[in-house]
Amino acid sequence: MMKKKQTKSAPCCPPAEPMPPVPKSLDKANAQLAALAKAIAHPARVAILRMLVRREGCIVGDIVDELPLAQSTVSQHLKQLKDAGLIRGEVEGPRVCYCVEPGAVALLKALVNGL
Amino acid sequence: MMKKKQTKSAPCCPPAEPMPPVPKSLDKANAQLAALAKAIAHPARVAILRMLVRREGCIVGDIVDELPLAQSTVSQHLKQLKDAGLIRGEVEGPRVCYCVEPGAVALLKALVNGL
DNA sequence: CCCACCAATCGTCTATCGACGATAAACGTT
DNA sequence: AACGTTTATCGTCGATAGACGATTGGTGGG
Repeated sequence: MMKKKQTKSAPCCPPAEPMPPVPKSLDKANAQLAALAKAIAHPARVAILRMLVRREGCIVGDIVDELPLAQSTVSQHLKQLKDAGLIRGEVEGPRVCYCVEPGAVALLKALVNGL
Repeated sequence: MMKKKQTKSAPCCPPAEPMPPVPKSLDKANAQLAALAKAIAHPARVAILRMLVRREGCIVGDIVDELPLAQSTVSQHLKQLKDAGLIRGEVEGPRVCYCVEPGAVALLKALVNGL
């Protein structure tokens, strides 16, 4: 019989996209930056992103109990980050493994540094 | 009698704060980054910020007719940027002169690059 | 002194965010 | 097949964002 939590940090996160193209059009770049900024425009999402960057191995519900938020709320934040392309989720058995999309983070940095 | 617009780019923006301290606490840093990100989480605000960075001289209502938005809407966006500390407004006669707060932008870059 | 101009504020409206509990969906295990 | 575990989704609620028109507030010019 299992205990409680199975904090198994599986070795997921396989491909890792190279790096989304930096938009040539100014308007496109502005929209891109705005979208990425909105994705990290909440402390919890910043915390999640940082958490995923630190542990290159992915995590799942570990995130939930590192944050003072309900599971459903964390799931929504994860969805926003995923929709923005900053992270990627992968079903790993019963759990889901999230990991950073390094290219997207690089794009964010490039866009911010290009201000 | 004057023509229409007086696109006078006056030499405002005097002191320029050095650079706000990068928060030591993780939570503080997350909150800081989230707040700054929220400030640029809209294409119009990114456009405004970029516009102000390019022309180190400040501008005012020039911003309004570079954007497809009503004057009041632009004013609100400016307020958000100002509240976030990213820009500074200074009454220059009848017009108001906005300019970038370089330290805040530097802080934003530092926080993003520190992800 | 009044007027024109520029910017900020107010009031309103709709849409989205953020949070939660409850429920559903997927999977491994027994 | 039924169960428990894990995550996503739904429904709700209050709060906030985003947009606009209209109004107010300053300031310089007549």
